[in-house]
Amino acid sequence: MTAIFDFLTRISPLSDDAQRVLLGMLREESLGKGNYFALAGNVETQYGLLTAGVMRAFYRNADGEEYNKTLFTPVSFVGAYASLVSGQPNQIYLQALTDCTVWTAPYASLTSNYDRFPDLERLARKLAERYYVVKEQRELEIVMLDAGERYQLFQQQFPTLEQLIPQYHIASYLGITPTQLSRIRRSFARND
Amino acid sequence: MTAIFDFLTRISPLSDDAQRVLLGMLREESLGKGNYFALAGNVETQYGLLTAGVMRAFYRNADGEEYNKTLFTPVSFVGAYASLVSGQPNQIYLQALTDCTVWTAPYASLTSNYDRFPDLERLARKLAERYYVVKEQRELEIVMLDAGERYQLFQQQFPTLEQLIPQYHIASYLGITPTQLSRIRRSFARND
DNA sequence: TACATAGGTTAACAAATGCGAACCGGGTCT
DNA sequence: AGACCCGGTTCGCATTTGTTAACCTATGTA
Repeated sequence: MTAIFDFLTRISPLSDDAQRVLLGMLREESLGKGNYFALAGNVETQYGLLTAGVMRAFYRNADGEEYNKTLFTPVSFVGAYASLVSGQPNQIYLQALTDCTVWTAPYASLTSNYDRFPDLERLARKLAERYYVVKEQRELEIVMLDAGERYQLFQQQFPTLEQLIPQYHIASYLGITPTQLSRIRRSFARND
Repeated sequence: MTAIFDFLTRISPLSDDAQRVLLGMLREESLGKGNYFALAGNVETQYGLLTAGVMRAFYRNADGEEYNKTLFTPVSFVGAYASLVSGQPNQIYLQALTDCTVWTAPYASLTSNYDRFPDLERLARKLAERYYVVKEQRELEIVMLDAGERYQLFQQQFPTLEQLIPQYHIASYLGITPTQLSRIRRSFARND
């Protein structure tokens, strides 16, 4: 719980009043391994803060092919962010890869307090800006790095995850097949 | 000029006061074809609104390989956005592909008015959220679509650009070589 | 114990794309 | 006209990655 406000106020300071209001919105939820926090097709209304476990955000196309857009470890915002801010139907599935704890709140409760608490809207602004910066960085990595380099970057960014989740989820995060990831791992095992 | 405020207030309404302040910051600039609006390495301070011409945002790695991250047509925000909001050194070049008109302002002048004008900060929030949504969409397109599909999408999104800028800029935007784009164009010319 | 299942690796082949070089047509400059 | 140059196309070949299928191991279950 304090971890959440540590996480938030490190992004942007919040008045005690704003913190109280925010606290009033949040509800603790357990999300069992394999269960979904958001589904494609819906207009999502809930956002959350992951405090324990691992989740993935993934896209699935008409042929059923999946792409793991993001992997989440605590403390992270989780939610169908694009759908929440745009009001458009959600395209992204959010799924627990291990048993998870998520503090959730209705997104509308957040936005409806922007007028009363400018510091809350400031937090939302800074958060959106950070989201953008992270996405831009990810775009550059996808386009400019080859799969082996992306794999090494993944290992740096998520040192614990490689043992925690199946290889095929990592492969999907890297934008390659499990076959190709296996080849990459073998080539590194030989040379390093 | 009115086009700018049309563009802005369509994103989020602005009070007359806020519009006046914003207007006071903006300065019209001509940017000749080939010239740069932002360079990698600097911490950028200026943002801009493109009102005429075509620009590109591109990344260049250590080997000199380039990737056209974004193509801009009027009216668009242009600026080293990630650098501006994060304060980190800029990674992205911004270059005029045709003669351009850009209305520029110091980013700090904008942020320093957020306290006085919450509607300005709201605009900034909504803008950041939109930026994120667009970037997420682009990420999905890059990962889930093959180069031919991305080319068709480009044609839909920028119906005029194919005649206006060289093919190799389009290829770079699509993440492929001019050679491959040429093959794709030929294959479409045969079958459609 | 025997069986089934899931995840990971490997092999053989196919498809997509990059790379280097050649070629070509339309401008432009002298 | 002649000599460039730039951008686009094309060719042949190499590389990367996907696809399909087989196989192996660990784990769970009847």
